[in-house]
Amino acid sequence: MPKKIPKKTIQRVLIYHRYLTFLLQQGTRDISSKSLADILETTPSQVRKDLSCFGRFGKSGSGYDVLELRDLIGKRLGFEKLRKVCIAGMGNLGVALAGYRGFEDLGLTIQAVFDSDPKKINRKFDGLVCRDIKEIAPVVKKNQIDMAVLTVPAGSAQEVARRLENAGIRAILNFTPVKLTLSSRVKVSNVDLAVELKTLSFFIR
Amino acid sequence: MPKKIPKKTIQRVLIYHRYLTFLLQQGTRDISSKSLADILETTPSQVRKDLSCFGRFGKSGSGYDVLELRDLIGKRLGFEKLRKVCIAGMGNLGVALAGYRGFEDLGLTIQAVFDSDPKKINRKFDGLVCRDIKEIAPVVKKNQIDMAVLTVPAGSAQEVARRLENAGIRAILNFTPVKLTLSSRVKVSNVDLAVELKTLSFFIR
DNA sequence: TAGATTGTTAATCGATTAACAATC
DNA sequence: TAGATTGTTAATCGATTAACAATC
Repeated sequence: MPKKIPKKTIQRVLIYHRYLTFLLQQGTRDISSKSLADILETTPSQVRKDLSCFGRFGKSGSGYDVLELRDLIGKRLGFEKLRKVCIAGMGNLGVALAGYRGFEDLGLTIQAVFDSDPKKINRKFDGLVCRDIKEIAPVVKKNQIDMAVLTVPAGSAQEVARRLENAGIRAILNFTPVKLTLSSRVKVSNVDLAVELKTLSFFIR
Repeated sequence: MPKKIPKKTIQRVLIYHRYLTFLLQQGTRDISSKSLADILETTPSQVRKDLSCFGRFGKSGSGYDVLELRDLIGKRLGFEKLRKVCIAGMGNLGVALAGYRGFEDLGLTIQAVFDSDPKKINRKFDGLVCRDIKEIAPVVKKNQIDMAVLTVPAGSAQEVARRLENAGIRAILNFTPVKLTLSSRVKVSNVDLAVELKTLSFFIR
């Protein structure tokens, strides 16, 4: 029974992983929780606690082997199993995400993009032919896509989300300001850019 | 001495504000913490606790006046004072954010955009002439811009952030995967899209 | 051995939820 | 008055930090 790992831990560990990759390129072989914490502005306790969720791979007195730690995190976080993702809504944000380098390193690959605008359908975006939103179900099934990024206009968010659900999508990263109503089998994570920026502004008033 | 308000509270209250605006358009006059909680998938206790940070404006027995509550939140969260924002880095993501409708409602306005690519400098993006990153200091000062969105490539993130700091920017919304090193006077908030997507994937493994 | 650093348990801190007297 | 709902205090839950025995 693997104990439940908090979302915040996952996020931090992904950052550790990224930094370990950098250290590796630099040729650094070993690192302590203290050094890692200093660089990433957290505490050694936090680092050790986070890592302890995934096993014990440190050496008392000398810290962690960079390569070993990085690979083990990768394994635990499922970097080896490639996740196929689609993007629904090829407006500015959809296009930006389709062209975003930085997903591959994490074992994520954009496999299909959708829009409802005839001017966009059949056009190529970063090597991917844009398909009609109406074709979500067959395309998702055929390509075994299991995640989606939702970047359609607010007005069609709920409807498109439902299509994604019906197509068998298991997780949606929702960039619309709409509270999606879906079966609990679909995991939804909201990214609200306007709220992020406004929240930041509050703290400098 | 106004007690410190948690970031999470601010974020939720911004969502309440957005929903109250919607209710207002619908013609709904009153709402209880219970109804608000049901719609936004939280608890009445959470709603009341959050609102209590900003004052007491509910009526026992009948709930809140939608218009009054919305306006008071707006006032407390500083919607009336327009915040000027600039975007550094007009790649896909910068362009997407420059064209993003949804900031204005929150009292945020994109006032300038910057890039270092001669092909982009002097080009217009959503009505704004792109300026050279080297001109950040004068442009920011002249326009009294106090926040920035950082969407440059990782390699120049730290350098551009330092320019923003020197120009007097007080807050940066950082979309790069770089841990910025700046004076503590600059408030930095990180949005890591790759980490968001990967974290989501972890929970459907 | 002495020094450093781990993994884990206990203590602390903060955020969410429940409970309830006050009140419209 | 009876019913509903507030604002706030107390209880609970979860996450972070500190402490330390174990160990390389």
